[in-house]
Amino acid sequence: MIASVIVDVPAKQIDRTFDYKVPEALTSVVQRGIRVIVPFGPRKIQGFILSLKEESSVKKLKSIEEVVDIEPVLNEELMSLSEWLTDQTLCYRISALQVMLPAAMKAKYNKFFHLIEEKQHLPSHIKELFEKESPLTWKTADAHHVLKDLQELIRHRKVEMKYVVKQSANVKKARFVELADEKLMNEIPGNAKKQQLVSDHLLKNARKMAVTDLKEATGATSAVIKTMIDKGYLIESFNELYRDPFQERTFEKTEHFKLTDDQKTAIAPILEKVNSYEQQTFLLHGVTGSGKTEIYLQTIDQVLKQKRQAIMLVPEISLTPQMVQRFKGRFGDQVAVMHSGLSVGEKYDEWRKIHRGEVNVVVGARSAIFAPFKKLGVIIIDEEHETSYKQEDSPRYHARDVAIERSNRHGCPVILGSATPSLESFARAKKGNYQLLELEYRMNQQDLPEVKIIDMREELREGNRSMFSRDLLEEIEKRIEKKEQIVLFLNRRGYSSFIMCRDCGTVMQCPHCEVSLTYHRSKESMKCHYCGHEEHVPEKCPECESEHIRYFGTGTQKVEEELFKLMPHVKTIRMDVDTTSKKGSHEKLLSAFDRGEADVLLGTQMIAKGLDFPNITLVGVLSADTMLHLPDFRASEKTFQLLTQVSGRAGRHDKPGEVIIQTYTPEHFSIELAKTQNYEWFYQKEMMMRKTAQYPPFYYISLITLSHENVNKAAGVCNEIADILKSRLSDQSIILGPVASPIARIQDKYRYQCIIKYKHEPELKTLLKKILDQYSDTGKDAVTIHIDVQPYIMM
DNA sequence: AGCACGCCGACT
DNA sequence: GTCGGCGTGCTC
Repeated sequence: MIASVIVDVPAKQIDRTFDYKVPEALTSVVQRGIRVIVPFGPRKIQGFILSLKEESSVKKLKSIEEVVDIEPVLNEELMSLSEWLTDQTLCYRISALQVMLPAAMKAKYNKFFHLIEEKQHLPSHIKELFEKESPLTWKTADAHHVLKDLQELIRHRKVEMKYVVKQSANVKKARFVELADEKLMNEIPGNAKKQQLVSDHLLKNARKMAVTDLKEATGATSAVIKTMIDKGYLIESFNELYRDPFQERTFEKTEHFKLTDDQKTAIAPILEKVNSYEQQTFLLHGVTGSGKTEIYLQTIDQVLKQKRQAIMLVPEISLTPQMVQRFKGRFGDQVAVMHSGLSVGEKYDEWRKIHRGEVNVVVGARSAIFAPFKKLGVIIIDEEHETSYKQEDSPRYHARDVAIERSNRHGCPVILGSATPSLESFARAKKGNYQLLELEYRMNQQDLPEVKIIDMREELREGNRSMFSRDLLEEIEKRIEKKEQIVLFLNRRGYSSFIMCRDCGTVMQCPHCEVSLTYHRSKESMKCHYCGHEEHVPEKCPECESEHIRYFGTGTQKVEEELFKLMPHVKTIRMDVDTTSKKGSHEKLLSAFDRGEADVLLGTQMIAKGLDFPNITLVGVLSADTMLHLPDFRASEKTFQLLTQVSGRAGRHDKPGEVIIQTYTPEHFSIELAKTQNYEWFYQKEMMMRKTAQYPPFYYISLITLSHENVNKAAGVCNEIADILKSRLSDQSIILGPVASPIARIQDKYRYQCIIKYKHEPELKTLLKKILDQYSDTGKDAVTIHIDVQPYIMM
């Protein structure tokens, strides 16, 4: 028997199957979708079996070393989905397979040095190392700078190097005890108080318990438990333990809400498709507070009744405890949660629950779209316009596309939900590709908050140079008096704090990238967000040696400071990357705010969604237009979405809410229309702009990026590619470039790009594949090429 | 991606 | 005459 294997090497020349003999002993275990360890050149690496056959055209075959799995980690559907993904995103097959598994399952490779003969003459320093550690790890050898010497010894056959594939995923095990027999309990001596206690506890609660929990509950020591095991009262066992990230919390069981007429009308066609096992993509358009979540929950409920499963995607940042609470509350332990806040091990555990069929619902961020369910009944993507659904590195997939592809395979509906749908989706819904479902009313009949737009230029003219308008300050003061709460939103992206010299105008730049360095208060350092370069804050301008250097930009820290200066009595909680990097701190800050420990919640993107506190009656957006000027054709769309989203935070309950938006361009339509939250108008207007500018949804876009240390080389190759494209594509397609990338240099590599805009180009994918093939050399002086079919970020 | 093989300049 | 630089090509 011969197995065709895709090995764990993401490189152009390796992106195909390699054949291996299957040893007799493994013939009954091997099958498509299991992972194996195979010899590859001088080393051993992991691979996926793609198919089995009897013959191979290759003469000298090596044998599979061992199997990693007993059962396929990827089922048939996911195996074939990986093929589709490879094809769609032009990635390596191994990357497509790998992305479907939790990070913990990715193989790690270790190198070890072994002594060939124990007693032999070795240089004394090497001998010492081997005496301490044998086999010697690569890491230790490297740390002691003896790799060179070892290389020499390998040549003389005194030492050999072995490769070991390490599976990082480890199952957490724990010691459990179980009551042997109830009758035996009477034999426990009357003076053995602790033993009595233990047996009582087990009888009353679960008969089987983890020893650690049991000890804590009863106060028994290990000695007590050991005696009981020895006497046969208890049976000891070692069981797998799931790391449950939510075990500390209890979830109150919640029931269905009664749907409003509006919701009933919307859910009916969805349930119809669920019941008939048919694919259909729905776009559920409803303003914040219109009750989309309840529709999701009731659809999932229906799916569960049919013994099928559901995937619910939410953007990373809105995967808040509140969100999880709603799902766990309704569906209890049938829910697995997958998001980046979990440790690698926790994610692995959640994945295994899905793989084993122990749960039927997964709530998670982008990658949860690959949850290994066997019978999907619905896929839901909440906040479908969110850009985080697009993965920015290979495989560059969009979760929405994967969702639709999977739903076709399973025969189930997809629900895309949003208050501000992406233009692409809304256009498709208008065309009838998706079915549009509208929720027009807020559930509690609450009016949308009143939105006031403040022209900051006017403030400046009136002599107010601070970042707070007089109106905003006044309103803040009012809320404080009424003991109500305030959210201040700062859009930091593209407007981060940088340092500029007031004398010569020099801005601190990253020495390796064409971006300015960001000032980090907490470490008093300057950091590059692209390559991680970090340096101390200079005391003098590096150019003119002037001491008049100044911090520019409006970081959250700076806002906090200024607010404190203006209103020292206001208590503020700041949420940004600095304050929420520790696990669980996000949650802590939010609950502190909920308890009323602060008046103002100040933050970036991450506070824009999902938080739902009854006492918030004022939302302030400090600078609405910071993202409007980014080199991105979606800038207006993103601004409108963000403002609408943020405004939705105010007055969700019985108290009326107010929103203040500060801007330097109040006349811009995406800011004007955010005032009335009129999506339809915004859509019309923006569609006109897109049509004139020839952007999606009127045109598709593909982006090719070339990078190289030498500017001319990068530009030259980009030019060559542009020429190929121009000669091979139809006249209706537009090729922009080559032009320098918006970020012209990253990690000392110059970047050039070429944008293809097209409406219908059936051969494009084949052509791009060819270009990728032709230009993805790995040689020393080779350019690096990236192709993103349907990019979200054009940089 | 690794890694071995293999062909030309500065050393014993 | 050898050691070692890193260009080239292979991995079932």
